[in-house]
Amino acid sequence: MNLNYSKQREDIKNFLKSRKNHPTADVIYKNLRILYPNISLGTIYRNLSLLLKTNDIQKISYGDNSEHFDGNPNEHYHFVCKECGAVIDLEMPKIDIIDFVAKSIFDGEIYNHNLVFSGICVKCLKKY
Amino acid sequence: MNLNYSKQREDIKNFLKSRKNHPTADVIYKNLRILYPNISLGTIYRNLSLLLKTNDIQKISYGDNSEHFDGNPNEHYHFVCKECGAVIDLEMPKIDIIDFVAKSIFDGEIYNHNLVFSGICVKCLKKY
DNA sequence: CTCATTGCAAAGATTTTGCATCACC
DNA sequence: GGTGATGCAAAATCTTTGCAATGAG
Repeated sequence: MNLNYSKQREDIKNFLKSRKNHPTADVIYKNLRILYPNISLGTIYRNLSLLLKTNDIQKISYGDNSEHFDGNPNEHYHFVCKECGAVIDLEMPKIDIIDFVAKSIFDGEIYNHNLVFSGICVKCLKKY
Repeated sequence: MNLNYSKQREDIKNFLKSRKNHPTADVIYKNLRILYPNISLGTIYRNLSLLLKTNDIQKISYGDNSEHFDGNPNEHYHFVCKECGAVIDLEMPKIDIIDFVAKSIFDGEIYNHNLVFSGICVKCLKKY
């Protein structure tokens, strides 16, 4: 893969890293248009795809028919609020025993795991 | 929610329960057309949405831009093969310690978790 | 009879792609 | 100069929805 420098790609990456949540391509697009009034969705999608290949970002599915992107390339767990849909990065260490248990019952090779918790976030709890 | 009996809905549910993998709406549609040559995608989507609400099925995202449906409504873990994309149900018990750890570092309420492993499945391992 | 469900078609939403032009090295 | 990246627009996918007709209770 031969990559040239691209200011747009750099700013897409920086935008994602500056956010604590995980925007969709369209949200990234709307925000990048402030910097680049003529940037196109094609450019957003093409660069997101490249940044995924270079492991600069991650893709996450919430089950809402669009993909979300996470500027933090390191493994970490997520929490999804059933009430407001918010997705929050969890600051907890990886639980190694999980892969260990899976390896003991599965014949294939296990590299890692993706863990998403669901429940009610603090903000929504306070509404009651 | 007032539901009338519908043969189509019953057969969509049975089709999902008969499969070990997790078809997309389109795959379900193509298969149901054998039984109902005039069934429409709208009917598939509307019924999948109802079956989700009644907890007869689950929705799973693989990150491939379309939703997959699982005829097994019980909590269970999944494995996704990085090589061939296959998704396999894992027959392992729920690891309770996972929610326990998360609860200790998170202020909101945690109901449950969704766990997806990735790696290489047995079939792909044998190719080498 | 009443209201849920269906098929059909159109519309919405999300993502990919072809192409001429521009930017990087 | 060569090829990678961009903007634009069109196309391809996936999902939802309005509506008249049909089916279940």
